[in-house]
Amino acid sequence: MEKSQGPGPAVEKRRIQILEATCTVMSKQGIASTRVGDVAKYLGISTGLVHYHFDTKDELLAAAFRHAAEKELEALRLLVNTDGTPRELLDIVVDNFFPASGFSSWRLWIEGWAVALRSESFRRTVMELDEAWVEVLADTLTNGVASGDFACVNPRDSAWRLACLIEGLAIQQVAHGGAINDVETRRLVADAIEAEIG
Amino acid sequence: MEKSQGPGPAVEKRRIQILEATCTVMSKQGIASTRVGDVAKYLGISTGLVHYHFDTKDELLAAAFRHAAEKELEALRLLVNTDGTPRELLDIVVDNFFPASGFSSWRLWIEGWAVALRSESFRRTVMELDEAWVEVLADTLTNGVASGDFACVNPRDSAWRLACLIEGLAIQQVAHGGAINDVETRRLVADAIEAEIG
DNA sequence: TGACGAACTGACGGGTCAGTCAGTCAGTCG
DNA sequence: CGACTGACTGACTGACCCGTCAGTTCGTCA
Repeated sequence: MEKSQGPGPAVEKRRIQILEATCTVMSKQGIASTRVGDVAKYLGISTGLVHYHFDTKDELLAAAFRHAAEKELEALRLLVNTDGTPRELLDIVVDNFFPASGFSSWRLWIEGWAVALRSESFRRTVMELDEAWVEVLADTLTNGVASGDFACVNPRDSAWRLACLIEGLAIQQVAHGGAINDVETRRLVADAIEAEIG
Repeated sequence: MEKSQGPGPAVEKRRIQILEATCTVMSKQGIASTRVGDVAKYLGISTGLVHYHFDTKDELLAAAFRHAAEKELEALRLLVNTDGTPRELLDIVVDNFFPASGFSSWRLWIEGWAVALRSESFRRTVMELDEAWVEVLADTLTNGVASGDFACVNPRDSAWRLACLIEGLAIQQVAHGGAINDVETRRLVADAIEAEIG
């Protein structure tokens, strides 16, 4: 099935297949409760095959998490890379952040932060991707300031504040299961945006 | 050592001793990696004794988490329950929230949110305590508005926004290990406070 | 004093799970 | 065709760890 010189496209395909299966299982069961056997069973393959492609379970989980996060980030960048007023683009970015638009992905992130406390590879991934997100938001604000639509004193500060606010609200909504409801969340964020862009 | 009629103060003492030991171990190793044996070894007692006081490991972890959180909340309430201008009290509350003043307790909270996604007892604890925290902040703001020191349109909204902002920043600082530094965090929060209290 | 029960021990059963390994199978190349 | 190799299997192992339980200690009460 394969030339003797190095891994080919078939291997890469299988790797990605395993990564996406791992993401699915992680979302359903949680990162900590994801077993190698669960991923194998989900795909109808042996646990040996999973270990054939990924040396350790930690490596598999970290790679799967990064895979999922990068796909999401790429989707966000595509969304933003369209024409529209700064205000429209800002709304797109913020909407994309929202719990409602990715409930299960917030669950993954919340667990990811916790795992990052103990795992170096998770820490790096979470940090890079989180910063990339804020970057997108900061660029949107900066463009709006340049065009005169927004009046942020410091777009980068505003981006961090908005991103952190949304993260905190997501925790309230997802982990607490409704300490604050969706309508309330949107109002809180909307008011904060108005305050930031003046 | 004990009257035959029901549990006495000695039992309660031991329970609390085990709870605090569990908190220590959880802070050091993480909630997920805390073993009953670790807690027992930390106290120099048998694992059987731990199970004598707590039926299951989950019950132990949930009780220990609640114990730690309630102690922190109580300390905060004591701090706030002093004389001072609304502004001074607000600074006390916000300072108490800060990563720097409780680095390890933020680690516990971050893990707590993740566990809360799967555990009903953690969910309840985390929700109650988180709300109690915001309550303290909201009361502080409300008092400031009543006395004319603050000009919040809606103190409760402001409290939620500030609390969530700080939570998000804490994640950046604690889980990422310095994507944003302490000085930056304080500036971001200080600006947000000014915006909220006018 | 002797009975009793609460507090406590330490060994053990039983289940789980990551990672290993010998071996199978199907393409490919010489 | 026959040797070779990469992909894959599935049984197995060794470690880990929760919860149990029979038994011990000791203070208290009748």
